[in-house]
Amino acid sequence: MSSITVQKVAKLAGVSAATVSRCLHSPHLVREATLQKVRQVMRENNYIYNIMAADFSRRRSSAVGVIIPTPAASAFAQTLVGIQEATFERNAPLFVGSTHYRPELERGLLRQCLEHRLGGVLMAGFDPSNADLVRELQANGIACVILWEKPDDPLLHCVGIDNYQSVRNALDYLFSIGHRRIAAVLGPLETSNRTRHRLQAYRDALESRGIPYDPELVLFKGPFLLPGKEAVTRLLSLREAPTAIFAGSDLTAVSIISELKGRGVRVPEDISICGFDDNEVSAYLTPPLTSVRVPSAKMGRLGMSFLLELPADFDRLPPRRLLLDTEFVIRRSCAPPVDGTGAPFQS
Amino acid sequence: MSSITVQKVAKLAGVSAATVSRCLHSPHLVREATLQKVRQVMRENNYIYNIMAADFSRRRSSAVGVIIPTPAASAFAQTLVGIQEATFERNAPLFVGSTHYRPELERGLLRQCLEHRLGGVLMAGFDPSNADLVRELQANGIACVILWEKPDDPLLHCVGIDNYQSVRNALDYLFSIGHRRIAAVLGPLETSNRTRHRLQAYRDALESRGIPYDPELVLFKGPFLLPGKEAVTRLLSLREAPTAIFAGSDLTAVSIISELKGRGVRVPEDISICGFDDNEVSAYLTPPLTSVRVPSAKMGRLGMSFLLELPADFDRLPPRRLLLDTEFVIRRSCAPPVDGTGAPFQS
DNA sequence: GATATAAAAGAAATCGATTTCATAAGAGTC
DNA sequence: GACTCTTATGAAATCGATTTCTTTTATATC
Repeated sequence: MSSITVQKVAKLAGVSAATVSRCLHSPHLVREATLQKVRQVMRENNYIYNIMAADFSRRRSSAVGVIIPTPAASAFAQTLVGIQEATFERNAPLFVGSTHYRPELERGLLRQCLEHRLGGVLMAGFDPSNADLVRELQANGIACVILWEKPDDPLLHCVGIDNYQSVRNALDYLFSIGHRRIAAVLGPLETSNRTRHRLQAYRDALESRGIPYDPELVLFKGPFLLPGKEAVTRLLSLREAPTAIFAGSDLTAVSIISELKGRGVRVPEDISICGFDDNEVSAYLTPPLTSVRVPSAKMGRLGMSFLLELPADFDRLPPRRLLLDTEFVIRRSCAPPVDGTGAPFQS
Repeated sequence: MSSITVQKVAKLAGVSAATVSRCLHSPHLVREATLQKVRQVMRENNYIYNIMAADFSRRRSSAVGVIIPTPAASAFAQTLVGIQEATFERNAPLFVGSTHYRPELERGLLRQCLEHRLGGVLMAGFDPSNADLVRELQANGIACVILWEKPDDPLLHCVGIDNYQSVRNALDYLFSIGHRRIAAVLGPLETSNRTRHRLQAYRDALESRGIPYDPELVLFKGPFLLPGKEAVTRLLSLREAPTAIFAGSDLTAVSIISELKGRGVRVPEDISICGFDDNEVSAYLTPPLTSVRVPSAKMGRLGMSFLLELPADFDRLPPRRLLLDTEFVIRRSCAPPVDGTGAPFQS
């Protein structure tokens, strides 16, 4: 019930509440004897520090928030790990929320961060429609660092990757081994700048080779992790099926491969697949997956470091914007396409 | 700076703070006209609810905590997803902490939950040495629900699995196809009841077949996800190598398989591997992994439901203890062992 | 030992929403 | 219109740590 408070400790130790507070946070300001006495009283009465009261008093939460699409995607889980590494010594409490790619959920989470007066927020991307709220957070002294992409708003801090270039690289590779008809199974389009950038890269890559953009070849999945069935059904029912599929994540790639195998389509002999994220098990799949390696954990770690180092007047400084390198990892899920007659295609 | 408060809204709307508070939480107690007026004032002045102040005032945080070993393990990530599903409507803020199987980190997190006066805590197991703190949480009105195992303390709520029986089933299968010399690569022993139960199952299984326990065949990994290299090195350097390896997680299994392949050992022809958790990609590995399917997300969902439904006087009720079924999924990573001469072993 | 300076400790206001208890205003009944 | 019974609202205390400003005590210097 009525737990021991700073006031009561003060009374029991024969000092003032201010002194007790100093024992807690600036022990060097307190005489050794006093310190010992206060600590003894705390121990004897099993004093439990009340973070709620402290945060309230400081008018700012000691916790920071993290908003990711979902922890089920290994790439974001890794980001979370990196974030926790960075909070390790400082051990700031961490609020974690998932949007599941639904803008209204994201909005709710941002709202919560605001109402909680959090110390800062890390976001693995955000829906453009919520840009206003992100700005409001900043305006209220809650720093935001965007991960996984480079936000359009040049005033936002970020530790991202170059989604555009990463996809260009992947497609250049597919072109180089002879593919011309390449499908893309991407994330949700409207709710993610990442996906927008990736789509643009896909379109530009085609254009650079003089290949017309065929909207039938581009699928945007909803907030589901394993959209293979639907994607494969649609792609295989086209008049002319693709010879390669670029997937927006390794998990998507896995589910596509599984579905293709189920229908007797061989990978990579009949259709090539390229993933994204380079999941830790992707090298062990059948076939080992060609993918874009993303430094997920590092992004989280650096993003959190940024956040923790940010001074109180962060909005007066130029934002820190960092893009980390991705690496295209070639394994065995992509092969040159075969033309209609079954002969290997020569580019 | 000085943001709009309930008091100020009250003054602007010509009502009392109590009424404003009622507009927020029990609008049905307020006359329609008053409600509209208050809401209008809030809108016009961009009032932002202060959760810190509210929680402080109520002497209890509206947030709940989750403590898992690491989000990098897909099984726990899935549990997290289930937990978030359960908090969906109620959208209670979620603190997430990871122990990385280190008791002192776990202790720090538990301490934080206590100091935050959280509404409740979900734990994916806990180190026996921290049982005192868990009890203290309960004593302070913070309900704990243990996931992933059945805690020894009969007063703790739980939604777990039967680790013992699950491992017995797996070993019975390995015995049934002819293995006699079976290694186990388990999680950290001292810091996890789960591992203790699994080890006991392993020992009992051997004993039931009259096979002596060989400590050289049992490895406990530290807080690392991919201990394949070390495990394989040690197991292959034994005078008599095992014909099968039971791994405590699919990720461990993957890393073992990878290491074995690197040394030219075939799976399952030379050594069989059995995993645990049934990761969503395990079916797509080479070879597809035989594993113990765990309802990870369901555990999280149910655990959180328990927590949210728990009445304030939860410590007066008998604890709810639920064990969910696991399922042994046979794929292709286990095969009958081959004897020294290369002829298939017949049981 | 007097004075200047630094170190240690205290008093009291403060943060913003909640909540209890009391009061006022309507609604209904005879 | 007097009465009771709801329904709506207000006044004021409260939660517990922090922090500013002030005062007291210790230390150093001449």
